[in-house]
Amino acid sequence: MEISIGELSKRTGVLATTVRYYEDVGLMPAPPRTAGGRRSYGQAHVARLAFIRHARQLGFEVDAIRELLALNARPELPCAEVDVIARRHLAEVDGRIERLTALRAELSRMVGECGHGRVGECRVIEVLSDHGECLGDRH
Amino acid sequence: MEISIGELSKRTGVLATTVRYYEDVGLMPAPPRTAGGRRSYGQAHVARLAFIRHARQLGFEVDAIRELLALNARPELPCAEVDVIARRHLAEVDGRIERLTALRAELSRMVGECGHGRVGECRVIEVLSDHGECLGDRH
DNA sequence: TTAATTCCTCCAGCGGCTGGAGGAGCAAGC
DNA sequence: GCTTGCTCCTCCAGCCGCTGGAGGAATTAA
Repeated sequence: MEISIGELSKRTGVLATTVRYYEDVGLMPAPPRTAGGRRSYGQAHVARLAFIRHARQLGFEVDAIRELLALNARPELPCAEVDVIARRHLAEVDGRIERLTALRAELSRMVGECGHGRVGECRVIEVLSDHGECLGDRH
Repeated sequence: MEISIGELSKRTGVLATTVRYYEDVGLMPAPPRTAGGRRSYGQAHVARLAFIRHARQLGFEVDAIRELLALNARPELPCAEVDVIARRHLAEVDGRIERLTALRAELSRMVGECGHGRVGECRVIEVLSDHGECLGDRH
């Protein structure tokens, strides 16, 4: 099975430019080339790229993915480290949700108080002008 | 009241480098300079920068803030446009929370299924390798 | 053979800053 | 008046994770 970068792109849903970028940053290995100098991929590349794509979709950073790929290549190791990376990311996502939820409450209150009059009396503008108007000071 | 960029930074909590950046991108006006060529700010600058900072903390994009600032300068206009910008942003935040929450569920399931054995049998790695393992296909 | 398509490399740009280099201004102490 | 140390100046590069364009070479289809 010898696949062009375009075909690899089609099978994984990752843009060809992005595949080359992954090669640059060391997520994908430099594949063999055809006589004409074009990248030629095999089944292992498809699997690896699918792994990367999925991890990215789940929000893992490139550095974390590099670690996960390294661990994936050593199936005999205990998976404690995998667990650490995933839990760290989960905590990070939790934090993001929390911050966004607090922010959403503030925004929603602001919008709800807008009396649809003139800008000069608009609560949205007032709240933005004065941080003291906010419920939470976390942001 | 004549204030240096450092003092402005202290009063608003915005880094001096960031203030200069805001000037570059047109959020802050170019202030008058001292004889020695240093930026000199007044009360209006402090208020404007506080407004910008607060809007950024609430997640508004720089483009949206530019619009909000322009509207703020025209208090006689109806505030419908302010409302549109704020509601648009609220919807955007809602979308982000929704996506993150779905992602969190997937991550949490993954982590929960990890049997703390070897990498070769780790569910986290398996799920990452095979998108079919996921509950939602939204990501 | 020619035309269309795909691929190549290199480089720049997105957003929203942040930091460093290398230099000049300025306030306070001696 | 001079030095020391701080702040400020401009310019430029880098962060993350891509994305797209220019200009050219290779491949494929008609």
